[in-house]
Amino acid sequence: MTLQLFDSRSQSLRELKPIKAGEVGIYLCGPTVQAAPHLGHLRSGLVYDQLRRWLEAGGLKVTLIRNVTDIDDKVLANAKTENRKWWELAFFYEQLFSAAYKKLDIAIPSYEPRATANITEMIELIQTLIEKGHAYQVEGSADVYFSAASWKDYGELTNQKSEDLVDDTEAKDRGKKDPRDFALWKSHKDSEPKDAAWNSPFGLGRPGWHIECSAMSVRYLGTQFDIHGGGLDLRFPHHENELAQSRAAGHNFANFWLHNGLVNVSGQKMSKSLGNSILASDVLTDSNALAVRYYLGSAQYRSVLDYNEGVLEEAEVAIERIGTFLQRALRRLTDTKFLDQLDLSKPSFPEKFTDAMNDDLNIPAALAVLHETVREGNSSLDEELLQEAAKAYAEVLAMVDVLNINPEASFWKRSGFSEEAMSALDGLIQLLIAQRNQARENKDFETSDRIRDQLKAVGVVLEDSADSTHWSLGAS
RNA sequence: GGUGGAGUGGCCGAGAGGCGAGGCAGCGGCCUGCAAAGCCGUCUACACGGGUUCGAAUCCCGUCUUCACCUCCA
Repeated sequence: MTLQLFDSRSQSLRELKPIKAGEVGIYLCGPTVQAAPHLGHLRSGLVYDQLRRWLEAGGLKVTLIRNVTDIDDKVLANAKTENRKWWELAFFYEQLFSAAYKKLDIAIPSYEPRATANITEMIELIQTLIEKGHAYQVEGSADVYFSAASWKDYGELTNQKSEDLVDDTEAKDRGKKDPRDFALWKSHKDSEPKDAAWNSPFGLGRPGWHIECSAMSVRYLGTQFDIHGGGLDLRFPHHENELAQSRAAGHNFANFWLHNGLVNVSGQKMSKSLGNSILASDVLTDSNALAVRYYLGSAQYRSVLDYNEGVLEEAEVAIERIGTFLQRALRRLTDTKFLDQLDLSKPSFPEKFTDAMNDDLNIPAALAVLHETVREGNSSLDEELLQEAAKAYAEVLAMVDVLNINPEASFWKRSGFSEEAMSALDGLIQLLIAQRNQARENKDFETSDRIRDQLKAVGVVLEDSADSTHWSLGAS
């Protein structure tokens, strides 16, 4: 089975057939860097990271472009409120986004174009639209609007009919011919900073919101590319407008439109007015970043994900279970032929896992396969069926690696200690383990339990197996 | 009002006409000196009312509730 993705435009599952064999171009609507990132932004970034990793696992070369909207109404408004330069504010928040993405080990995009670095391309696109009769400049102003009426397919992405749209009451005042028309170029206002305006054939001003994505996607991916992604809230009007203006300019544009579901908090949408936004800085610490990644990926990408108390703790337990198996399997299999026989250079995915991933990236179903494999692997280890255990080990490794939730991967370990320090610590603990096992042999369980309790008090957990004891750092 | 969704066990969350996803929590058991981990078992649900069908959580009709977008939003 090949990858099927739900295309929002046709509202159906379609097989992804790359335009150019072996390559996939993805344009993702990135954040407007006007405030700190929240869980919803992280989910959006993560969803396309998961898609990218799965495509790459399938041997495809992925070009992922995620833009940064660094000039818009909100950026200017917030800069005014915070009494900062707008470009300083935008850059500051851009760094926060990058840091949050990095904590979740979301791979950096192939390129991250900023809107302000693509003004020339936007102006050219607007000129094309004016020439083709799909845009008009308001008399006595630098304002340029896209003429929705001039594009008969307007509304095709979201199935909107013009008469059903809530009327924009200010449309007339702003010189719009039709309430559906939207700004391509906004004339400079005296109340706005001078350095937030660019010269153009239409006059001094700045770009409208939608035009940037149309211009940048073409610049980096061409006039036709495979996938356009973004949050569900962007479907209308942003993506509808993007599609209309790009098609009107003569571009084929995206083959697939993907929209990820939003993150709610206790059943409600996050919003500033409700004050219920879960910021990345609220939940994302060094020690639980993996749990956040697991949690955000635990619902199918199109579903609403509801954030509640305790969900991250659950995720941590689930990950620990996987990590415990990987450690246990590696301990048992090391120095056996079964481990040597494995070819870990090539991922070996169970068929059901591949099917789930190919079914519109059904990661919850894929995680079910992962957990089943862990259970089977543990059973095999219990019964000393090492051939089977080795197979499960390889499969689990492949699955957690492609999802990038391998708790044993160096990125997520973050012990913060050097190898020398860990080696010294291991030496010390081995001495205590030896003392304790001596006591156990002597049936002096008072002493053996005291040693275990003392170690636990300082955060070292001991676990006995049939013929050995091993230690790990854990919550005391 | 228009558009697109959703209602699944204590919680999270897949599935989408018959073969009980999975995780977390709980309970019982195995293992263990005891723990821990692990395994086995158990609890086992599809908003409501009709209908179609041999059979419906899944299809159809109706009802209720709920979310998102239509204004900036991932």
